[in-house]
Amino acid sequence: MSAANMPQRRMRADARRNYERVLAEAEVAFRERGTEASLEEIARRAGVSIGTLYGHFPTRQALLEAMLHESIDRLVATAEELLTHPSPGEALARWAGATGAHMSAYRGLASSLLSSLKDESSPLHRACQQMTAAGERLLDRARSAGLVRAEASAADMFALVNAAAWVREQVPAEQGDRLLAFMIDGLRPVTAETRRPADPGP
Amino acid sequence: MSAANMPQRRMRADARRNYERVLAEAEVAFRERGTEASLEEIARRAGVSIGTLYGHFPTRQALLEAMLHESIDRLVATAEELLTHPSPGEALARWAGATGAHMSAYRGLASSLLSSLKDESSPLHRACQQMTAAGERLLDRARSAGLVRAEASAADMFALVNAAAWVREQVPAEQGDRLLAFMIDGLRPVTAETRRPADPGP
DNA sequence: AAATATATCGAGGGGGCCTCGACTTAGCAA
DNA sequence: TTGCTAAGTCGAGGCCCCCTCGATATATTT
Repeated sequence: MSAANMPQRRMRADARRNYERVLAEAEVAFRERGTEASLEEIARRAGVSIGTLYGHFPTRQALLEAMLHESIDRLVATAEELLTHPSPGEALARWAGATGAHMSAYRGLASSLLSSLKDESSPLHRACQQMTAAGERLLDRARSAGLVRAEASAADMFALVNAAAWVREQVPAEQGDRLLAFMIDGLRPVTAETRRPADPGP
Repeated sequence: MSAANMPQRRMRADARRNYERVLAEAEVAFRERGTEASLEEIARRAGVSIGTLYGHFPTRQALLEAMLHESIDRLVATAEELLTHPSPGEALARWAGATGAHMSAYRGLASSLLSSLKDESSPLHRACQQMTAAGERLLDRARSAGLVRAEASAADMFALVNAAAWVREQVPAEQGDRLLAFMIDGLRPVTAETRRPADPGP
């Protein structure tokens, strides 16, 4: 991860100031109103014209990406640390919980992220890949410990965490926690005595 | 269910015709563009003014509800039939599959439905309740067979199916199926040998 | 201080949501 | 048939949003 996102060549002082202001207001707006918050309002609150906002962030996703950058780095670092946790299962669940909680702080984010995983042109694509990769190592460790079935991929894990975050957006927190736990449990191998409820019919 | 939705007192012929036209175009538009499709375009395609559309369907949700009515009745009937299926587990999975598949035919529908479950003023509320109730009987039967853990409620089941439908909207069908299966598997009781991966940390 | 690359600005074209008063017409009754 | 009137239809207009682009301003460099 090179510093490929902050300005290549130093920005003019006023530009830098405006960039930061917009970013700060975006964080507030996205948190309060979700990822569909009005960009015109963000510009207004930042005391900047709509044209200036677009000058710095050509698309909504670019703005989102810039806003999430730090926190995603932090999540990836957390995953790294959890690799040394004594219980592979708990490490996995902890990471899923932390990730889901972060995502569901911004209504609509899970949706943007999941769809960016397979869209290489999206500014969010890198972020998704990093998160998937971070999850993969935890997942593999849990699988080695016999806690995860063979056919569950890192992409599956990412999708499940996104789904959990999505569901959390519209359900009481307590239920949201329970549902995430169910989903992670669903990754367990199937044993002889606890047969799967069934295969979906044709 | 009573015929509580079709006109109380007979509609005028032209009104009836327009009502049907709008409904037909809405079905197409929602299927192609998702539940956020433009109402003005639906009116245009139906050859009706925007005012007329609003006359018949005061809100987007009312239009959605009218459009979904039949198919939801069909789903509920399917659940009824599945109650006599020899395998409670397979019955549950089949119903989840059918429901999820239907929902994911309209991008954004899962979102509308899940949020209508707890919003009594929504025109979709009744539909959600019916579906939850239908699922509950199948869930209880599976639980009696030891296939579902005690703490999983019908609302949980409904939320999971919605989450699966949501995920299916943005992921290859094959992966979508797998993820739904994982989620339903996550409802199984936890056995001694297959410990849950873990509890989410604080 | 002048030159110039950088930034900012905001009107304007395109769309969507929804309302409401003016207008039409289906269907009934005389 | 012919009116009459309740029921239905229309669409301009107010408000908001997205995004672009030429005109304008200013930070930095020489």
